[in-house]
Amino acid sequence: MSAMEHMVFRALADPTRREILMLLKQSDMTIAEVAENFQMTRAAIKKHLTILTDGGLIVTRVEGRARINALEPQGMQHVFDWLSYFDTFWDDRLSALKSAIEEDMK
Amino acid sequence: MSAMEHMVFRALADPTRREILMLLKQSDMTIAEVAENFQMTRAAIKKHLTILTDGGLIVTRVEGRARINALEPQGMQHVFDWLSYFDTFWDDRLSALKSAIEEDMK
DNA sequence: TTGACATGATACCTTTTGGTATCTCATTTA
DNA sequence: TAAATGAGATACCAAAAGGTATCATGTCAA
Repeated sequence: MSAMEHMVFRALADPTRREILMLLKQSDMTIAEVAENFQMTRAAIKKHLTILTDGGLIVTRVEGRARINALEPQGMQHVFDWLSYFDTFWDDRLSALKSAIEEDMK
Repeated sequence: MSAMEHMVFRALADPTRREILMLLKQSDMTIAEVAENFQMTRAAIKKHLTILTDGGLIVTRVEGRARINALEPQGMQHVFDWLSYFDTFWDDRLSALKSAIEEDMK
């Protein structure tokens, strides 16, 4: 049970953080821009962004005094790795995908 | 943001609960059997099992005085539903899966 | 340089969470 | 029936989580 695994599941546990990820999928944003979408202080949003960063789900780049937050494309890897243990039980979606790929390869 | 979505992500947030799921993948178990695998009281395990049930990840069937816990095959559906919003960021996972399948088919 | 602005950091508070201890209930089985 | 066993329920506690308020820091622009 890796530390990263723990951090990413923790990061996904909060509804606000999942919503932030959805927002960042649309476009990269500064903290202030993210905060505009919620009824809480910028400081609270900053905490959520830190946890998302710790979980490897987002990355931040600096442009002058702005810190721009963006999705980390590989961030979900630990989630997928863990979920893959349950392929035979739960992974209907991936199973379907797998079938489709096998079909493609014929 | 559905309630079930919240419950399932909450259920997955704890390392003990994720480990319980791994155990139950091997075989169905009573609470006492699950508890044997951890350094905590049966009551604590019971709480985790309740949260897993609330998240729709496991189901319990009664046999006499025993309550047998088992994985709920459809349990991860809400997780996959949510993750599907990030399809465009999934390329890596897809590639890995494709490689694995190709390996399998050799 | 000075003021405005975007962010970072810390202290503090309240609620939730993970855990134990303990008691009760239901079901076996001697 | 009596005793042992498996599990549920509740009260309680410490730690973690989510939030606010406040102050400090770095950067832009006049």
